[in-house]
Amino acid sequence: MNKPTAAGELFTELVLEVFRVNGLALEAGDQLSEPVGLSSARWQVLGVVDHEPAPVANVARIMGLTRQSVQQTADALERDGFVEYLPNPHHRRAKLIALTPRGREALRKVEARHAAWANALGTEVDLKNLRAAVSGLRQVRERLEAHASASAHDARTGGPHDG
Amino acid sequence: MNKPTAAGELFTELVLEVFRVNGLALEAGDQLSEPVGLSSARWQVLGVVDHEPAPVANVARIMGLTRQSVQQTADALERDGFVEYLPNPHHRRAKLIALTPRGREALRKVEARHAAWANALGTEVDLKNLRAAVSGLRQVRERLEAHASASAHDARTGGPHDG
DNA sequence: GCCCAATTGACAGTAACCTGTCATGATGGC
DNA sequence: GCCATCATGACAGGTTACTGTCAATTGGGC
Repeated sequence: MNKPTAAGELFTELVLEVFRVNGLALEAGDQLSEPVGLSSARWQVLGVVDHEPAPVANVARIMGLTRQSVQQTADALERDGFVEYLPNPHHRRAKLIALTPRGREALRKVEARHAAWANALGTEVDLKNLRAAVSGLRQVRERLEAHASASAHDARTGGPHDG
Repeated sequence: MNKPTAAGELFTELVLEVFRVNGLALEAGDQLSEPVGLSSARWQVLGVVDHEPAPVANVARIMGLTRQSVQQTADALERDGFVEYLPNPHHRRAKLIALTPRGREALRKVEARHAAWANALGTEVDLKNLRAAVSGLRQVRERLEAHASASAHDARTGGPHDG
């Protein structure tokens, strides 16, 4: 029959809450980065190559996105002068994404604005609740990841259906 | 100076965890709805008009999206025969999105699959942790919403900056 | 050294969101 | 009733993600 149980409904409620917070956080990220000419996506790429220059595919793996998405963002960042492609001594084709002075300055400004934002929000939420939310979410993520890889395995092997 | 505090870092960590869970939940939603020819976005629209037929702008408000996004999804759903546009007795231009028999059947199947999924996941996470995560997230969302509307107000009035 | 598989960047196309703009339709002040 | 205003659908265009495909490059097996 597959009627929702109490735990199932609570789980669904958590997911809906995650959707809302996700949207609000993205919006906040865009507002934090907009004044320096960035966006959430661009900011994240700059953050990855801040530590050390890296090729597109490398950045994509770190961010959990496809090469193609990161390529598009990186090309846009190059057009706007935030990054430049440096020759890669280890790979002729896979050029390195590197921050320009302008990119580094923009990143520093966004990080300062982000810190101020997170600090302000952090003080407005009870620390105990914050910790509980983080550890609860972590547990949920682990279960979701397990389910996702199980589904992927089923898809490969023709495993369990629920048709 | 704007250096991250402990609470600020914890808050940032929560947001990153939310991003990951959001991605996994969307992926799961697509997998739940894909077998009947739907996607997360389409499923959500069907869910709204299941209760009663409604015009595009109405659905958009309920979902927290723009009219234009919902219009695109609804047009696609109509092309694929999941919904039809009914004349609206109260408004000549704003036709009503209504489920077709095919749409209703697809929605029922997705809902059954969703319930099975949520029930299974719900039993795998400690109930106490689940509740803590939901209430913690709710509190965070409220603070984010307050900040967001404050920023919007600042933008309108030329209020506080932090440059 | 040579070939095959994997990796990489490039390019085309799609999905789902967004903003901006416009004409049509509804609504309330007068 | 008339007109300004607002709501609505439609259309154009942009962002950020995706999949699929291709040639160039790299690197391992032989």
